[in-house]
Amino acid sequence: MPPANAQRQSDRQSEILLAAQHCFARMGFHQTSMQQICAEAGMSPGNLYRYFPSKEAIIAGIAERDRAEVAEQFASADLSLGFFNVIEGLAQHHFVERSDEEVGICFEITAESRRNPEIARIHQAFDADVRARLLAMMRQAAERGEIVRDVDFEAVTTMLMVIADGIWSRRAADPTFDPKLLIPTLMDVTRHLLPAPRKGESQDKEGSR
Amino acid sequence: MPPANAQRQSDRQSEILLAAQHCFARMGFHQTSMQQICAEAGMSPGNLYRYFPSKEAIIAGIAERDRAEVAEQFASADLSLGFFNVIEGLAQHHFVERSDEEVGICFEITAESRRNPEIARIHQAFDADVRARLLAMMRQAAERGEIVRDVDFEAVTTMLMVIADGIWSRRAADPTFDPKLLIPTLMDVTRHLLPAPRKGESQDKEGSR
DNA sequence: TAAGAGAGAATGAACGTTCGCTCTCGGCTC
DNA sequence: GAGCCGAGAGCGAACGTTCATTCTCTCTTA
Repeated sequence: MPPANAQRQSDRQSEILLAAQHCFARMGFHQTSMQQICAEAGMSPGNLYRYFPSKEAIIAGIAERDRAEVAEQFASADLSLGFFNVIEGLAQHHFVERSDEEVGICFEITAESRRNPEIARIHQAFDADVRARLLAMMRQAAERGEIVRDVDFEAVTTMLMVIADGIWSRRAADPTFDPKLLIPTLMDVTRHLLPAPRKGESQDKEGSR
Repeated sequence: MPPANAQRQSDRQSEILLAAQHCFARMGFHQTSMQQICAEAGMSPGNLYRYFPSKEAIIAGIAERDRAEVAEQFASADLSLGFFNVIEGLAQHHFVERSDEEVGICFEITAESRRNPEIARIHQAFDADVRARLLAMMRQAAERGEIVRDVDFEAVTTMLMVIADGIWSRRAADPTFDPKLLIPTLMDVTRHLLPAPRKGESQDKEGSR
């Protein structure tokens, strides 16, 4: 197995995934035909099937690739900038800067995960990963004294993830929605849910009602 | 045109919508075949097409019916119970008590609205309606002195609707999610975004950062 | 020249929709 | 009341299309 060939194989696969993403984001998985993906990728069906065994495998490939991407970005977050700055940076990046196409494809993956067990597996693994990283970030911030300790971090994490889902969903379905305008409110809510400890106190305040 | 026939026609249509809803919530619009809807409705294709001219018309019928239902429930909310009680009641009803199937079908409608202009029209009209009602409720509550006046009600409404989207989306795609546990956090956030005026003051406080 | 890369017509299943038929009944004629 | 009629309700096979996938053939290149 020559490495040059493996590289070429992988490049072609990436090209196909990109072409498929364009189509899927526009029309959804089940309204995109293989012919359309072939046209977008500039490739015949016969050849495309040399790189992916089925349409489902392409969908799974996209889901897996996105999952890896987001996990990587999350992992590279630098907590020394301060917890709230990191959160705001992540929000800015994932809610505002991501293209409509990226948002669309994520939405489609979520929809598909409702009925395709393979996609559901990938989607839920991704979700659990994000949740764990968020929770860990909060606990570290509490250790550093940035936020109070006695908050129900699980509940706050759930709320933040729900808001993230909501922003995603609304970006996908509401053309009038501008996520930029929501960031201040989001940060206000986050700071309310995760209050800073009062100075010079050993913490004992209630965090959520 | 005898009214008995019109009634019968309308009943059959409702039956078909119900059967279709079961199928769609399970498999999504484009993975449900007309044959499956026929089987669920206990009816032949030929007969079903006497009540709906196309598959798309069934989808639109479901969207329209749900929109009417929710609008009605919203309209019957009794503000004299107090703003936060009404909000909590609506949250309880729409986020906790609604069945998985209802949640699933709403999610599918949202997904379909991304590519089907007719569904998009219905979905966006529904959305604008809910938003307007929520906004009106807040303004009334401010008039009554339940919450401060000088808050960016538009921004708060957007945030509440985003959270609603998120809860919906998560219920649809995350089997481990329990919306009941999130209601306290939701109400905490709502009360934070819409603070009560301080007693005996004519209000002049900043509402969102 | 052999093997991988690519093309595109062919295949067979599945789909949304249509069509021609039967059955059921309420009203009409005798 | 018996027999007939027409229209609406319902059936299910059939149609034409589209789709994912496969097959066979041709290029390219090392």
